[in-house]
Amino acid sequence: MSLKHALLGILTVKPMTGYELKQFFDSSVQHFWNAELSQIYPTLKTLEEQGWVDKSVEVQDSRPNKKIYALTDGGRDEFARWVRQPMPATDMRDPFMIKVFFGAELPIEDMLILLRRQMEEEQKILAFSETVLREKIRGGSHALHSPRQGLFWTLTLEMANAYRRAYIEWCDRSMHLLEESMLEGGATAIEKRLSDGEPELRVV
Amino acid sequence: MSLKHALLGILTVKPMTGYELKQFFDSSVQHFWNAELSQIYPTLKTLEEQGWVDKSVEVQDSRPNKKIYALTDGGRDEFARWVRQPMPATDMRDPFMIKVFFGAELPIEDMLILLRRQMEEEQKILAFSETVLREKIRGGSHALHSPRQGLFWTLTLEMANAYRRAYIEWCDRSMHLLEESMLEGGATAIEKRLSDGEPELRVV
DNA sequence: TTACCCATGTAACCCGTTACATGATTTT
DNA sequence: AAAATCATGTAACGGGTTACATGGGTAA
Repeated sequence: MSLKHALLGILTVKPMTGYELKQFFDSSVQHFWNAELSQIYPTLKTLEEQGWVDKSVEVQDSRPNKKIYALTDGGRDEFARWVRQPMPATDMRDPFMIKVFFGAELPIEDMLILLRRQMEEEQKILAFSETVLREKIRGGSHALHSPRQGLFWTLTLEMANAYRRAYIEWCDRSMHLLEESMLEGGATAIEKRLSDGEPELRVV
Repeated sequence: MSLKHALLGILTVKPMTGYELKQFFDSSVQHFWNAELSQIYPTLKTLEEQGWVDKSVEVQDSRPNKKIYALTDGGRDEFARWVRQPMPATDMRDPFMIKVFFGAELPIEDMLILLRRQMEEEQKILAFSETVLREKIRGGSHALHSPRQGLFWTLTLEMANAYRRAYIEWCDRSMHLLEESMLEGGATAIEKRLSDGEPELRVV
């Protein structure tokens, strides 16, 4: 479970309530991670049981009491241990690729429509992070507690954007290839070009 | 659940047992999807209950009987419907990015080690699909039942590779940036360059 | 003789989302 | 008057992985 460690990580910034942790997620890492309150609250409880966070209660009237969670030394150690530990590469899991894989089951025109739609979805998301999110970082949001952290935040944003860009380019290229295959009346020529090692196919 | 539809898709090729479906996964789509037998068997049962597949039994001695599943007309329709239906863009969910996001919590040297390891993991996977998988497609594996299908298979492979390449490039670039920040003694200059819109940052 | 292939499954558990429940305060 | 914010949670369900259970046949 990475959520545990994501929470520990956020708590290195400062002690927070579950509600505030959710806000932190939404305002800073939502481009590569997300969590619902219904998942955060129980996780905080297990974190407390493991001794990685301490809970203190701030009494409120006319509202549920605030439960503020702070990292313990053990929690800080656990996070440091986890961060350093290498992990296997994330494997891709994209249901859209199932549709593409069985693309031969439908007319090329329909496949082109699918690809265009998917590309537009990706473009919307990319446009969002190119503008709104970048501004947030540049403006130095509350989530930042040091300039160095801003650099790492930017790197994660860059990764998300690199992914979207690769996706969009792939959609574009696939659409062109399919259009060509309609004109040429067969997939053989394209297949040959793809597997013969065009520049795009080299290992970086 | 996309597994249901992935199974329906595979069964368009020919009727198969659960065991054979697993082999199909392993030999053709494992670069973007996977499924365990313990998940496939119950799913086949629900598929049968929904009337999307028909089961026939091939009796065997000294081995559990084979249960061969074949698409019904309803199943074929359902798959065709599902394929055409647009879907929201998959959101990225990468625990490694949590580590990067909190990279300021550890010495830059340690972060560089992490990035290098992660890059090497990605390179291994990329090298694998650049060789083994490509050969499989070129050689026309048993999973292929038409040349056109080979084209779409290739496209999914290209997507997976594009993703890995983007990841590797990002690791490389991030490492360079961090090294620079060590020399310059501060992250400000780099941050400025990142957010001022270098060529790499344009929307494609 | 060790290990992998064939061939079926069940059970427990983990992670995550959606829906449900409560209810005052503030903004539009 | 309606909607969003603050603040806590529980319950049900969906999807996936790991472990467990069985057991003959075949290749290293």
